[in-house]
Amino acid sequence: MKKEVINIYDIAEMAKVSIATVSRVVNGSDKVSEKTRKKVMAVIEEVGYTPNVFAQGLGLNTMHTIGLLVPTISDLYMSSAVYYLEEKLAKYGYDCILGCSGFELEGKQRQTDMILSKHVDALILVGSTYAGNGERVEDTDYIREAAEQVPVFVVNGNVQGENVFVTVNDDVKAVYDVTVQMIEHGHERILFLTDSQSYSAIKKRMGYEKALEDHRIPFRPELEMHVENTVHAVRDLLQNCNVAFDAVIASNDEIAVGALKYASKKGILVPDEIAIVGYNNSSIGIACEPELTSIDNHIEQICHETVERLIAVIERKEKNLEHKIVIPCELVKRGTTDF
Amino acid sequence: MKKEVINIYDIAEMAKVSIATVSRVVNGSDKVSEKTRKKVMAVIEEVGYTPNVFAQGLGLNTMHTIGLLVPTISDLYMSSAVYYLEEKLAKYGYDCILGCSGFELEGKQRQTDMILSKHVDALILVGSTYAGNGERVEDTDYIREAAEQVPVFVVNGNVQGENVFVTVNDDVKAVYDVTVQMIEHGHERILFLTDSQSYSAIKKRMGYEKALEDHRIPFRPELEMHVENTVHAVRDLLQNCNVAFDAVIASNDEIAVGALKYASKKGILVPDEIAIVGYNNSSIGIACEPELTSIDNHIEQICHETVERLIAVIERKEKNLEHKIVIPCELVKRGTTDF
DNA sequence: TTGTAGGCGTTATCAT
DNA sequence: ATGATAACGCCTACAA
Repeated sequence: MKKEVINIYDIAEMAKVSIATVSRVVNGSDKVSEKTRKKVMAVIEEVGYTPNVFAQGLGLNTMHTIGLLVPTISDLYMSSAVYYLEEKLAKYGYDCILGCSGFELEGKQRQTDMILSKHVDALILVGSTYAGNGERVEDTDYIREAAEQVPVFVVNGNVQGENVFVTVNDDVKAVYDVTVQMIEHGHERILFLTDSQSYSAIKKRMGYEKALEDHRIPFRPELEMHVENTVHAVRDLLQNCNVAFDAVIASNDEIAVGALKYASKKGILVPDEIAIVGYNNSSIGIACEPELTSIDNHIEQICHETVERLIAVIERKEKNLEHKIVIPCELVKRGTTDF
Repeated sequence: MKKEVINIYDIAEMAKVSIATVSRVVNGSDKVSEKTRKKVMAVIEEVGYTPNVFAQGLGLNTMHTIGLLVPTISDLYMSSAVYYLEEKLAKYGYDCILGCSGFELEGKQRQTDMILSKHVDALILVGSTYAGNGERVEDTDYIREAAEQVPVFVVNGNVQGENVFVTVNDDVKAVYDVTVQMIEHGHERILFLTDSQSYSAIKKRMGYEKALEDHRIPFRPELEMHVENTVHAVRDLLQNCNVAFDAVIASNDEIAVGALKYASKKGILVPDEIAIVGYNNSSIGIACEPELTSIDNHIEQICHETVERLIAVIERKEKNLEHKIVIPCELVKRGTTDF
């Protein structure tokens, strides 16, 4: 009866060398004679040997695996982030273990523990939900605890802490700039729609309010609305709330499309009577009519920076890495704006 | 200086028992006296000990991990499938290692090997791309090879093989039924748009052709078009190809929205002059106007069945499991059809 | 350049 | 019910 899995001892025996030599060959040590290397490699190729990752992990305490945590993967922004992260990590030979935590603290903590228990080499948190809402700092304590074990990287969220590194968008500037453009094109009653109190939502609001202030447009609290993150919910809410506005800035494209639906249902012309700007430049903005002007957050670039920094930390042991990197956004103009 | 990580020996020493006893407590063996259990548990809680998964894996050759392979996660269908799979697997205590393989054979093989090398307990392949196109059976050989090591589950694709289990939609019937409805509502020149030659695309085409045949509608090859999977590409293609049609069935919602854009650009009324049906019932169908009638493939149910069967196989070692399960689709009617 | 032996942290099989 | 000890497969000083 054939042995099921072959190990380093089998190779050593077949190649008539010691396991140490086999190990050296496998790990590319230079202290092996070319002749021996060839001999061992031949055997390895022949029987198709691959080292047992558990045994490797036990000694080295790593499995070349990165933990990826998202609130939900069923979201265009998250899934494209994961797409880029996985792609770039794979290039460096790292695999991903994925966890979906939901938006509640308990799930975040539980999934973080789960991933850490797998002894990942690093942890990447995707989304500004992991930054908390800025009010209760202790809500991000679990991140700093995790960072005591492995470096933690946050995509699009700001978290202070030793061994935690963040890459964020310049959301303040992006919204500031687009608000200014709206103002300069004669819009005065600009609706600001957001679905959360996340770090990124807060920054967007700051940009909005700053632009109004700088242009001496009176700030009207009723124009800052908190909405549910679905197209129809936004449409219906606008229909029932009776606030007048001549422009909309939404914290994501779903919400913006909701506003667009409202306009089309009311027979309001877009962009002539109302200008609409979304966020994330996701594929949903291509489906509507007119197509959505949206702020692109350069997610691929964010992921690129994140992975590069991650590799720098865990592979090159670089110290003194910047805690925070800021990536600019870009306004992608389509049919819902006239500027 | 404090020891960094504590192990079973530390617990044993602190609780004044042997490591065997600690192991029994941790694994919930019933051959431990209540008194000892309490004593050991107290120590474990106090110092926050968790077993080293690598050491466990070394002995048991498993880490309670499932491999998830998708062509790309940046796609509404795949990401929602992964969402449901992860959620349901987590309930059973299994974690996911994710791989994005692309649509080419080489990437699929490479990522499969990568995941297998991690000693996952099972492998789930998401998407009909893994079923090949039916012409070259050897293109799915790597799946059968993988199935020699762990059970393989295919979501929405049919692959024959020992130890491989599939859960698919009844795409033939779904498209057949909707085609019949179109015919009964007076449509005769029904455009069939697909972006691939995957297993699922082939089944959809079968349903389409069968319905035509059963209703003695002449089959026109120019009405079966192969398109690129983007909204604008479809719109432009239809604009330039000069084929007349009065209805559209698309193999996904992006393509359907492309057809809708074409109609709106040409001033063709939907659904009065052209009826349009998409596939997958994804969120993009809500963004367009009128909203898209689409075939819902009940992806959550597919994922549910997949996970249940997976658990049955790897945990209850059930033999004689059905190789293939078929889940019906459902037509979700919205504004692009008048039936 | 090569081989020997100890350690990584569990689980499981024996005794006791 | 409990404890001693041998796997599990690899890496790596250290020795030769």
